This record gives sequence, structure tokens and C-alpha cells, in this order.
Amino acid sequence: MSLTIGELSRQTAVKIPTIRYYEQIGLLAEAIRTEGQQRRYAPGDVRRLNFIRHARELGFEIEAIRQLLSLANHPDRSCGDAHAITKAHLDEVKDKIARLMALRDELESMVACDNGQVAECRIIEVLADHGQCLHETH
Amino acid sequence: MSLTIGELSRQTAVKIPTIRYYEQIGLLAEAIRTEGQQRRYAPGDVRRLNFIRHARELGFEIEAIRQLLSLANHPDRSCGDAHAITKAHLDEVKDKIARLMALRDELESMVACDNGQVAECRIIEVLADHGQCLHETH
DNA sequence: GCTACAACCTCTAGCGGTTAGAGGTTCAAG
DNA sequence: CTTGAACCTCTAACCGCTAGAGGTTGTAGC
Repeated sequence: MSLTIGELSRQTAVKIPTIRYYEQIGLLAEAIRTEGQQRRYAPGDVRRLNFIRHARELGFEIEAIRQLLSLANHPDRSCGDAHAITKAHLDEVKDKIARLMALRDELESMVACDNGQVAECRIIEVLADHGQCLHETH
Repeated sequence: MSLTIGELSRQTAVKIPTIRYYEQIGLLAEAIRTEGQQRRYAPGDVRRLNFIRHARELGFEIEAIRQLLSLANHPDRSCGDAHAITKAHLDEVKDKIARLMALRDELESMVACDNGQVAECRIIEVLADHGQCLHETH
């Protein structure tokens, strides 16, 4: 029923030192220990860690994840607070999407370079002179 | 004709410690120095640093930029390498967009919470569905 | 029970890519 | 020739990990 840190690591694709790091910074609760001080985990920890990993992959900062997690287990908190926190994260995500889409278009036009010589390569040109950008970054 | 590090910084929007860091890691050539050991830059350095800054803004890693710079300095070579580097980066960006859009949809449905009673708050519900047993740390 | 050994433990130190500060020196305008 | 903004080096911090050294524990097979 209970998992070792290695099993938790395999089930979540989060490396062992990272799990210990998350515990250290308080993102994961301190694990239960055996007599010999080895960590043991419950299935709930797998889900929680998967949530963290997914959020990290999406570029959320640790502090943001801390907020998202606390949202989930603070049913006593007023709905308005939860709403505000979630909305702020949503706005961040929307902004990130917009910026990434601009970047995608820019990279796509750069990739249109058809393997000629560097002298005519659009990638090198665009990087050398950002006035050629499709969109202003920032 | 020659620029101080401060002037180079203003012209490229790259902070002074960052310029010195780039020199330290060999991304920028060692600057020529005055008698009193202060760095002086030529207009060519402005172009090179703008190239670097722009590539960083586009999310290229330092090592990728190092490769792109060496390509840019050899206009006789095929741009296939630059193409490959850019293409790999583009794929990453596209993947990130897809993931963020999925998350945005999740968050959007959570935000549909209309400030009702806590027991019926959709935000708590949705978060609970996505990561059950999200125990609060501490 | 006992042994072998994979897996665990803590601790320190490093990574990339910057940024901030302390404490001292240089350059150029007035 | 004085002033002070801008420069210098050096160290250390930041985030979010990751690797290694050196020692201990848990468990499977005998």
C-alpha cells in the first residue's frame, strides 16, 4: 500500500532528489518515515506530485503551485478568494499562450528557409536584425 | 566610436552584469580595455549582442545561440544546422501551447464559479477532480 | 537468522542564467 | 585638479533542480 521514494519517482516521473527538494521547501508534506528513517508514501502523494509536475511543465512557478494546491484543500476559504486566485492564474496562462503563439509564428517563418547558404538564410537574418520580427516581443 | 559597457547596455537592453557574464562564458569575445582596465566596445559588438538578446527572448539556450553565432559568422556554410536548431525549438513551443490551452480551458471552467456557497464552488470541485487528496502541507 | 546488495539516507556543491552588493578605481566634465 | 558617475573585481544570492560522496536500511534468498 505504501510506496518508497523510488516507486513514487517512477510513477510520477519526478526524480528522487526533486521529491526530497519539494519536501524541503514545503511543497510536499513531510513523508512518513520507517524506523530506519526511509520515506514512505501513500497513493494520494502520487496524485499530488503528478499535479505539481504537470503545473511545472506548464511553466508555473513554485509559489503559484503552492497557491493552486492550497486552493484545493481549503474548502473553508471563501469562494471569492478562490475565484480571484484562479482568475489570476488564468490571465497568466492566457498571456503566456498569446506570447508563445507570436513566437511560434516567428519561428515558423524562420523555418521557411529552404536550406540554401547561410548568406541567404532567413533564420540568421531575423536573429541579426530583430526589426524583421513578425511581432514585437514585449 | 568606441562604446563603454554602459552605452552598450543601453543600446542593446542587456544589463551590464549580463554583458560581463556573456564575456566570461565566451559568448562575447573579450572586450578591448583602456589603460585603466575599462571595457570598450565597437559597433560590431552591438550587433552581436543584439543577436544574442533576440535569440534569448525567443527562448534559445546559450549553447544553441553559440551554434547560431558560429553559423552567422560563416556565410558560406549551409544553413541546415540553423534550420534544425530552430525547428527543434519550434516543436517545443507548439507542444507548450497545446498544453497551456488545455490548462486554460480547465481554469476557465473553474472560474465559472459564481460566488455561491463554498459547498457548491466549482473551483474546489474541479481541483479536487484533477488532483484528489491534495493534502495541505503544514 | 544471516548475508548480500539495491535502494535508501544526509550533506554539500554544482548547474544555467542571471542579478545584487561591497568596496575600490577610472574617466571626463567643469 | 577636483568631483562624482560610471566603471572595475569579487563574492554570493536567486530559482529549480541535479549529481556525487560516503554511510545506512530493507528485503530476498539461503
